[in-house]
Amino acid sequence: MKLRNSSVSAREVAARAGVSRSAVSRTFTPGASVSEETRRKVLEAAEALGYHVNQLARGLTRQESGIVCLIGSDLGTPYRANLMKALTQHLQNVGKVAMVINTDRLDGSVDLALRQAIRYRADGSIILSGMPDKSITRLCLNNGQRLVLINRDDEHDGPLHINLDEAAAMGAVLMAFLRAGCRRLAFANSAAGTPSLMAREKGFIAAAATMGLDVMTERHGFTCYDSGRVLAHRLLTRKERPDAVFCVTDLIACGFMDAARQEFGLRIPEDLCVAGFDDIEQAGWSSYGLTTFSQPIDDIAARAVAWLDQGGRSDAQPLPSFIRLPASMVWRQSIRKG
Amino acid sequence: MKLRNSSVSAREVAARAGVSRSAVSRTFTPGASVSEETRRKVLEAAEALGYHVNQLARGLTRQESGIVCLIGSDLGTPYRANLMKALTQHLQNVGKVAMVINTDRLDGSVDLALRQAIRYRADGSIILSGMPDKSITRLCLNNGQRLVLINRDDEHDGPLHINLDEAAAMGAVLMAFLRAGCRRLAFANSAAGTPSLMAREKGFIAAAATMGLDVMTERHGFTCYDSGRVLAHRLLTRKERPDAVFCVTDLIACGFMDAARQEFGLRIPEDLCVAGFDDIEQAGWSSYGLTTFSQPIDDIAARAVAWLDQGGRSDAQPLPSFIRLPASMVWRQSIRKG
DNA sequence: TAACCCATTGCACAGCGGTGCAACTATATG
DNA sequence: CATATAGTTGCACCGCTGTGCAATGGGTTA
Repeated sequence: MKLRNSSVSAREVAARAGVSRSAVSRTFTPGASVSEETRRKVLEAAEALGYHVNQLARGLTRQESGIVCLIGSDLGTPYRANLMKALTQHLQNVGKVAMVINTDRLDGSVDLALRQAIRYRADGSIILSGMPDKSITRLCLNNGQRLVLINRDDEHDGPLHINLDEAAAMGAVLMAFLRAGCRRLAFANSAAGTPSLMAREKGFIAAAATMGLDVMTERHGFTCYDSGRVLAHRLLTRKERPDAVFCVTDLIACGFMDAARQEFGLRIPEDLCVAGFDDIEQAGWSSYGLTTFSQPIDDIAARAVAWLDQGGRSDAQPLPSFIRLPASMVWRQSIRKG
Repeated sequence: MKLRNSSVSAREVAARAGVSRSAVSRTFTPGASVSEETRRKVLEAAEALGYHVNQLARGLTRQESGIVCLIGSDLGTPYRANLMKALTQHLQNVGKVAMVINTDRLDGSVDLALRQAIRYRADGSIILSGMPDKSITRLCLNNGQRLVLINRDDEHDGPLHINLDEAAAMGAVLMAFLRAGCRRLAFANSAAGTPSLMAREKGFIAAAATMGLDVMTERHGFTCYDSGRVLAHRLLTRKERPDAVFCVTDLIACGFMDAARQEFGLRIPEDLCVAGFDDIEQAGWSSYGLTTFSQPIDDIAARAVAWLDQGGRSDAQPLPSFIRLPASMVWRQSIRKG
């Protein structure tokens, strides 16, 4: 067994197998013409030498690197982490691989990340947070790179947009609150102001308006547990204390519930109905039993990957560029049944 | 502005700038010799055309792709997700980029993942779960790829091993239990049997033995919340009910606490002391207030990345290959103060 | 036996950027 | 003014693999 410090190339395999380098290349290219005999010799030599096709070189000649960039921040958050997990899984299923670009501390937000994606000639990028400039979007498309935007409502064409039907969800939760007899509605939002969070806020307020109801709205901090606690203080110390709160995110809902119970002595759902969004694992923990909306994470991932993968094949009819998926309500114990 | 469907190459930039392709290459190679005048012309042309160095090609000639593979399962789990987040961050700080390989459904465990890493000529791989065969480890080293194993206690040489001082932690928590007046000790483990989980079990039992105490031990299921509930049932229905439980993981501790309080009516810490490990975010939520051990995630990530990065420079003295970091105890309310 | 078809194979070039070497320019020194 | 020196620049080759094209060989059919 020949051991070198640098890696083995096709030439060495060819030499050992007594064939041309082309034969080696064809052996590892599905659909290429190689005789059974040659293939056997090549595979044998490759095995002996520990040969692995160099994807960097392969990506250079084919116009496909097999790399897809996942761009986002707050990757440690339950929802984001699960989305990432699903995406990596689905990408691997179609033979691609995920490259993660963390934008937490990147001032240039996603633009810097997308440049990185271009440098690695990624086949596509999936953007989980932040919004790229239009100019960068153009740049990506011109570089033959496909873009998927998840939960970033916006207008421009070219990328695939996957969004949830937030309006429908807000309508459903409002109905649930009303059936529970609640009339003093509140909405607890973070100050992040991302499109999907704002869509929920607007959707909830609009739904309430059709029933002639006002909504007490607060926005504070990041989209996290601690903000939920602060929001509880803000909303529950109001003169007219709400009897139903929609928390824009499960994480916020958990903080809200903890503060409501422990610092205001409220019982949930008897004194206060609460709902959240995302259906993170903790929502199902028995300390919370949070009624919430489940994001179809697996479906989102499957569609994103299918769309990116379809870019390779020319025989496919174009898939739609705007997808709106339903978020299904998960009933637990934080809203009284009417 | 010239827009092509495929990406811009250095040749085109050179043509537009009226210089040789070498000049373009040197402009983007730190430390290469280019006059200020030429550099300016090149940068101008590059900007106009939207040129980005092709990392695939660059990785081919230099022996460094800039890619580091993160290999692991259960990436949606709080601890893993945070570790991944820290690793991606630190990698980016030294100019590298993370490629994630999810081994959740890979039967060939990490071996398949490492082959993928080799195909992309990753500069190194960081393994978060599972154990690679020795043969694969050799293969990686022969391909000039460096390996980091996190919390996978084992013997063989070559890779960097980063482990926690589980024994010390178990000694500390035992002391805390004893000071709280507990004598009926229990250990709630998952059935995963990974090295670090088993090290905690052994460490706890050993520490108890030196004090002449037995430990009721149970193992069940995956390392998750639901297992914690099951373990609570197993341990709290025993004839001699424990008055202190160490849960091998915070996730298990959360499930255990919920079941203990809600199904057995126990007060924590009055009736039962509980401790966990990892210091996930939820441990700090006020429903739990779990006393636990904080994994130095940022330190782990920093060391792993420094070690991989150092592989590039020849001027550095070799860093150690075995690192054992302390897990520091985070006091909250789940253990009575003695 | 001659003509023809098909599978297989190797050559040579392409994809993109890094870099040693030699040539060239401009400046400094004697 | 001649020479030494340092800084730039371009050529040409390298890293590794994919693939069009032509050549080869074998088998089949008339």
